[in-house]
Amino acid sequence: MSDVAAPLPLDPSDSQGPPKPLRADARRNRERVLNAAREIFAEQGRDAQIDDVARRAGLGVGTVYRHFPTKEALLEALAIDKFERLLVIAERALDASDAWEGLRDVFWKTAEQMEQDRALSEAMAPDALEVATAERVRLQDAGRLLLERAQKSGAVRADVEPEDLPVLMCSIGAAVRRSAGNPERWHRYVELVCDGLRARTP
Amino acid sequence: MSDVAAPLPLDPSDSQGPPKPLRADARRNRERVLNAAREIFAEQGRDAQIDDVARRAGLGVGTVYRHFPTKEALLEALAIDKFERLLVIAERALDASDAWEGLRDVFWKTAEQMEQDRALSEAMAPDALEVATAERVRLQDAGRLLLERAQKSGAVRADVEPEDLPVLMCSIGAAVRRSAGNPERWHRYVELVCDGLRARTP
Amino acid sequence: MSDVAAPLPLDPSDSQGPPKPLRADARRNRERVLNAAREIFAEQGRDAQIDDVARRAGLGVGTVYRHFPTKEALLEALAIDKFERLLVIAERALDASDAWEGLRDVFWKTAEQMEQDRALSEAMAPDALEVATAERVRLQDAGRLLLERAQKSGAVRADVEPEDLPVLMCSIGAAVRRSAGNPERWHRYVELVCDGLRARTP
Amino acid sequence: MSDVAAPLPLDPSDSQGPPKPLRADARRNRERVLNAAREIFAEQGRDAQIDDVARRAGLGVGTVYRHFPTKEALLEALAIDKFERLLVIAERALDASDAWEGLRDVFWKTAEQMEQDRALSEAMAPDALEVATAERVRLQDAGRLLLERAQKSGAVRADVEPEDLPVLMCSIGAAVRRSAGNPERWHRYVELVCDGLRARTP
DNA sequence: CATGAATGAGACTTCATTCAT
DNA sequence: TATGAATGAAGTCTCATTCAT
Repeated sequence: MSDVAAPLPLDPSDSQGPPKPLRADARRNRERVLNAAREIFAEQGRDAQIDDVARRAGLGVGTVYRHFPTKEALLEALAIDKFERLLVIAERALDASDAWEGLRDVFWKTAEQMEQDRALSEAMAPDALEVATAERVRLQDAGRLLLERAQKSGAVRADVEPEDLPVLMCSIGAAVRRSAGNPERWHRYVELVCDGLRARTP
Repeated sequence: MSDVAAPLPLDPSDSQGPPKPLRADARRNRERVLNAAREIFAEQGRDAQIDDVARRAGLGVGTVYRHFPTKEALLEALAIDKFERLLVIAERALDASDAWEGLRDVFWKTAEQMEQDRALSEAMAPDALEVATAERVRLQDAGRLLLERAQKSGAVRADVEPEDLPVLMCSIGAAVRRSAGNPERWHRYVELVCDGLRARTP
Repeated sequence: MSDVAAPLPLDPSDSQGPPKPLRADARRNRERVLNAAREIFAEQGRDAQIDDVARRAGLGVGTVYRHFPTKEALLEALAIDKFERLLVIAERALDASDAWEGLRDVFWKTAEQMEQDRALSEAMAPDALEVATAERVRLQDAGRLLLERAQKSGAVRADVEPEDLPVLMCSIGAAVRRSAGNPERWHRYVELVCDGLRARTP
Repeated sequence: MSDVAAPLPLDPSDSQGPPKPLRADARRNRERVLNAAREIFAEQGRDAQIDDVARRAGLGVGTVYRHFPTKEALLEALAIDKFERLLVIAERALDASDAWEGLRDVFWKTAEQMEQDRALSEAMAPDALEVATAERVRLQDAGRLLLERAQKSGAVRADVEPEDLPVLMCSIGAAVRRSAGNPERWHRYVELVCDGLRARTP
């Protein structure tokens, strides 16, 4: 009856400050919610209901809200999660010996990743820009490095800018989604983009 | 930046081909609703309310519902309208003397068109596939012709299929939206796609 | 633009003052509306829409409203119409030579009449008491006479009062409706009521 | 006028047999909703609003909808409840030593019951046939038994069929409602029906 | 006078969020 | 702490009635 409304300290995805370690069962519940949310939003789009997420997770709504104070927050957590995966892809590519191979790899693996959570991306797409900022910045940084190297090596045309990369990624995402069911489609598309990026040799 | 894609002024005389000869004022109202809807959905996304559309149109909700029995139906009408504009672009391109120029033109003008109703497209995106079927089929047909000609003329690589065009269009749409505010971004993107499409000369 | 809202003088069912004679086409329209209303309310119950009535009548809603200023009013007109038919039955029965035969006849014919517009009665039932007052009074009067005669002739038990007749009529109506499809049911019921009414001979 | 039909006090413990073990407070709320609905529908007829029911129950609309997903469902629950009370009457009558007394009792007590929720019945009447099927079947069964016994004992005319009972019940209901305010009316009516049912002794 | 498009209060229902158990 | 019942603002849609054409 006293400080009940004090901010619940449970959300480890909070981008400011060090995430507090969760008790084992709390972490398990958080994961369950996230998985259920992924499924449900993928199946029903962004208008899916929190109740359904809770049911799928085998938990009460209250528990979902304990971990994610808002539907928005849950969706954002999913987005962060997704960008973290992309980040892994991009940062690994920095280790590639050949700069162009690294960049090329990012496109392919990102596309593959996007095919995984196609439906989910669709559900989150419109908000994409105002969300998961931290992860997006890091992704941007990795991209800049990859691009600069590839350009220095002469493999990529010089007029492309780092800020073009998110544009490319988004367009790949769109292509993957629109290819629904026909991977050859987006395969061709990614090839085409890669070709387009290669430096023109006059 | 040419005036190629000057916003079509929503010609109120061609929304309906044969269906019903609407009374003059009814037609005017229908157009008002459509315009208001475009604005509102662009501003607030797909979750905008019909009441707002009505208010913006200066009409009662009832009138909106008389013309579009469902929110869905209104959104679909908007989609049809959009695809009709793309259709005009594509069909005009069929008249081009040079096949590749025709196809290239379609990409550019479509992108310009998409920049017009960027926000609106975002609002409609997820449903795009189950909607405006008739228009989409005609668009597909025009696309097929353009592509075949361009391939025969040797300007476009042979492995591209007609079904790749929608994928390309969608990806261009995504690129345009993601470029928000920076046209050079998607300009570069469209160039890149065009380059990628040109036949490789070994 | 001036006295447009002056009371329209069209409604001949207005119980006060002499009904103004209608122009031929106006009368025809009124009749059409009434017939359509009978059908529609019978089919869909009291919640049917005026638009449907208008459509069925082959007229615009405006015309319906010209004749019946209110949905209520239309329903009442139907009720009046129904009670007028019952009235005819009762008044004819006054001519019967045998008092009991007359009364008996009223029960049977009323039941038959009710079977006709079973669905319609159902739609109007709940309001029955506050409507068609004039007709109901006349019906009551005829009933009183019939009953008194029959009682004087010794055919009907003395404790029945004139006010019991509407109760009997309503119960017959309910029986008829509940017999839906099985006339023998309500036949038996009417017989039972008649038997119950005969004077007990100890 | 005896105390035979003292209003059953809406026993909150027997509304649901096996379906779901409701939490104590949930059950209490369900009962509150049902009571409020009874009142409101009785007062305002079937077109009463759910919001009013909720307000009367001192609960939010959402709670009403949690218990009854539809206005229809709420009305049906009320109907079931009503038939359950009639069922109790009929099944108790099966214990009567004298068959005719048992049947007679059913008519009287049913009428008394109907006087209780006169207004409510009026509100539900039209739908009565497609609703509360299970309860109506059991009622029918009890009725059949009562009738057969009474016929075997020679107290009731042989040509009456079990299926006539619902017809009789409905007609009694109509009579009770139409007697509004004058119990002697429907008393006389029930007597008359009972008399009509007695076997004719030639 | 007839027509049917327009109106908008108000109905039903949903669902994110809170809170008692 | 977890649960799920309760809440009620808000959204979609209907339909009796009005009024410009």
